[in-house]
Amino acid sequence: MALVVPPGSTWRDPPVSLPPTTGEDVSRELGASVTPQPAAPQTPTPNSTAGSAPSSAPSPTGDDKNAQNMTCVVCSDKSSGKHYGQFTCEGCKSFFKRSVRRNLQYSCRGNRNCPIDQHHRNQCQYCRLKKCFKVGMRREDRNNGQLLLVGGSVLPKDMLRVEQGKWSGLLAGEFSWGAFVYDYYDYRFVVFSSLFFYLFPLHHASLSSVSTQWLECVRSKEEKEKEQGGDIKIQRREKEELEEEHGGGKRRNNM
DNA sequence: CACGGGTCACAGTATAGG
DNA sequence: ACCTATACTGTGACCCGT
Ligand SMILES: [Zn+2]
Ligand SMILES: [Zn+2]
Repeated sequence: MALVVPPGSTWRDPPVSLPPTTGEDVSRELGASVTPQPAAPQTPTPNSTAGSAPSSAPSPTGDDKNAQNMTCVVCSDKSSGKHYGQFTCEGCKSFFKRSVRRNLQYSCRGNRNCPIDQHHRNQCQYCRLKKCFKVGMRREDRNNGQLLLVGGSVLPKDMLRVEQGKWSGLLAGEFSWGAFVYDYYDYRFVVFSSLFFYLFPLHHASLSSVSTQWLECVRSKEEKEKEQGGDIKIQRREKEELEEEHGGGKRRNNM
């Protein structure tokens, strides 16, 4: 039973499959995000159904919690069990699987806040995948289960897939001193190495400039360290200090 | 049993040709 | 412009392996 889109309705841009390697040919001004800034601030909180999350259960009793477990947290359809960390239907499970494994990049024809429910879930792939991440779906990494540090917190490794030592994602910018900047849905990743990167939410319109300021501060610190023969990578403690200074490096738990 | 992954019929879009 | 045929692609129910 495939699509429930009314006939004649136009929707669904063809997804862009990202190349396995970074786009070295892309050199974009930092701050000029690949995707426009979303208007609605949203914070992905695992296991949180706040916001546009489905709300079929009226009250959080034990029975309702059981009912929630039978409801897809993405589209409110009947859940077939726990998939990628959350209770989802077979459709959302397959959709998430395809999207993550093929590293698909969608676009939204609306305002990035399309309703995602059982009858509208196929009308916007961007918002559907965004909601999958928002409700906490994540791809298991059964090979090594390795998590990457994100500003002191952790993130599933495949959130930004590391392939052949490089990052895949929409390359939004690059610093001459070696850091790459990627935009991936609502987040901006500043990647120093495959095991060392920072994560910024892109929710706020002013954040790109905040990030830029913050990065400039990091860069100047790094140059100082280079002059002093120190490690190229900044240390965790210094990083946290910088975050406090500038308030741009909000830390995230796994999404 | 739980859950990730593979399969494939089905339904959608895109395009070409009349 | 419209209609039809064909090719291609996304979806999701179902099944299997670990
Ligand atoms: Zn669903
Ligand atoms: Zn949308």
